[in-house]
Amino acid sequence: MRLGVSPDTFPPRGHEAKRLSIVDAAAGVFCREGFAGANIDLIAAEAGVSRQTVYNHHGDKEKLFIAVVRDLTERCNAGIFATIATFPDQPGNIEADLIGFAVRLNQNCICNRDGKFLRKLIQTEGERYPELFAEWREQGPGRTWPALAARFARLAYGGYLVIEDPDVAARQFLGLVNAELQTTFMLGGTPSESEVVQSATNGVRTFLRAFGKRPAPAGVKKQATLANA
Amino acid sequence: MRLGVSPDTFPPRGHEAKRLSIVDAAAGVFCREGFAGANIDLIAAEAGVSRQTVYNHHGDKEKLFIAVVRDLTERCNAGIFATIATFPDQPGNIEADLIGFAVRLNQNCICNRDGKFLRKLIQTEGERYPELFAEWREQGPGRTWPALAARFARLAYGGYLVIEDPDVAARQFLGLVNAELQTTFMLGGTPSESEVVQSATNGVRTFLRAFGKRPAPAGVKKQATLANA
DNA sequence: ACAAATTTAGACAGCCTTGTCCAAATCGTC
DNA sequence: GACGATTTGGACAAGGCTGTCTAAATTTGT
Repeated sequence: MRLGVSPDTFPPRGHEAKRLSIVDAAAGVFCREGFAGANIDLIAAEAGVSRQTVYNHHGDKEKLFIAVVRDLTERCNAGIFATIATFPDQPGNIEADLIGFAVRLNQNCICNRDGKFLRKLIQTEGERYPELFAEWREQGPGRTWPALAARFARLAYGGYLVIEDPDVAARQFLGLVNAELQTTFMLGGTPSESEVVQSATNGVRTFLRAFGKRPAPAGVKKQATLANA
Repeated sequence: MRLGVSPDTFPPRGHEAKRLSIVDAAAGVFCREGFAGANIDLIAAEAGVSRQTVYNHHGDKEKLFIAVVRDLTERCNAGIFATIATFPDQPGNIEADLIGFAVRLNQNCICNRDGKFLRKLIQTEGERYPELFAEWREQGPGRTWPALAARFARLAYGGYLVIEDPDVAARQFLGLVNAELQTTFMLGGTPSESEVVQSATNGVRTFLRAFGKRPAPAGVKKQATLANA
C-alpha cells in the first residue's frame, strides 16, 4: 500500500515526507510521555513542522495516534517476516544457526526503534483502543507465531528436532532466547549486543537440550558433553 | 518500617485506612490513565475521600506516585518471597511439584492486582523516575532472582536436576512458564486459570526435558516416555 | 460531653493544552 | 517568472488540571 506504484496525482514529494516525519516524531513523543502527556506542539517541533501542519495531515490527536500504531505495526511485521525468511531450514550447525537467527530476530525486530516503540505503545495504551490492538494482535502474533511454528515443524520433520507441538515450541523458543532481557525490556532499555548474544546462546542451548536430537546415539554419558562449563 | 511495632502516638485509626485507600485508588488510576492522564479528582472520588485529603496525605501528584510505586514494590516482593518459600526442595513428583509452584507464582505474584499494576507502572513510567525504578530493580529482581536460583541450585545439588548455571536456569524457568502468557500480559489482560496452568505445564515439561534427570537409567529409548502426547 | 485533630466542599488563581482561524510567506511546477 | 497549493506563525476561545485557601462539618480520644 505505501510501497505501491506511482500515485501520479501525488502532491509535492515533500508532502509525504512531512507526513512521515510527523508520524515518526509522534511515535517518540507518545512513547516517552504517554498519550495524555504527549504534546502536539512538541511533536510538531520534533518533526520540524508547524503545529497547524500536524492538524492538516492528521486531523486530531487520536487520529494521529492511530496512524502511529498502524505504521509501526506494518513496519514491524514486515521486519519480522523478513527475518523469519532467514530461518535455518537446513542447518549445518543447528546450535550456531539457531543462535544466529535468534540474534537477528532480537536485533532487527524486537530491540530496534520500531519494535521498542510498538511494544511500549501496546503496553501503555492497549486497553484504551481495544479494536486497534485487536487488529495488531491478528496481524502481529496471530500471523508471525504460526509462521515461526511452521519453520520449527519443518525442522522437526527434517529430523533435526524432536517436537510434539510446534506452536508451543515456537513460543518457548521466544521465551527462552529473551529470558535474560526481560528486566531491560521492562524499563524500556536497549540491551547491548553482547547481552543479546548471551541470552540467545543460553536460550538456544537450553532449547536444544529439550528438543534437540541427542548427538551421541547411545552409551555415552548423556550430559557430559554439555556439563563441563 | 510500615509493619513496625505500635506507633502509639498514632492519629485516628481511620487516618491510615484513608491513606491506604488513596494509594490503592491512585494505583488503579495511574495504571489506567498514565501519570499525565491521571486526575487527582478521580483518584479522590475512587478512594472515597475529598481532594484536599489527598493533598494532606501526600503533598503532590509526584509524591503520591512515588508512594504508590513503593507500596506496590513492597507488597509484591513480600508475595514473591512468600511464594518462593513454598518451592519444592524435596519434590515427590518433580514435574507436578514444579508446575504447582509455577502456578502459585503466577497467580499470587504476577497475575494478581499488585503484580499487574507494578508491571504496568514500571513499563509506562520507568524512564521518568530512574532512581525510583533502579531501587525497584535492586529490591525486586535483584533479590528474588538469586533467591529462586538458590532453590534450583539446591534441587540440582540434591540430584533432582542437572544444571550448570542456576541463575540462567532460574531466568529460563520464568521465561518458559510464562511463554504462553506474553500476549495477554502485553495488553494488560489477566490470563484465566486454565491458561496459567497450561502455560506452566508446558513450560515445566520443557524445563525438565532440558534440565531433568532422565527417569530411566539407561537402555530405554530416551524420549519415549515424554513424546507420546 | 468536650476538645483537638481531621475531613470536607467549594471557590479560586495560574497554568497548560487542544483545536480553529487567518493572513503572510514559502514551495513546487509550468 | 507566475500561479496554485502548502506551510507557517501567531492569536484565540474553551476547557481541564493542579495546588491553595477557607470555614464548616465530622470524627476521635478522653
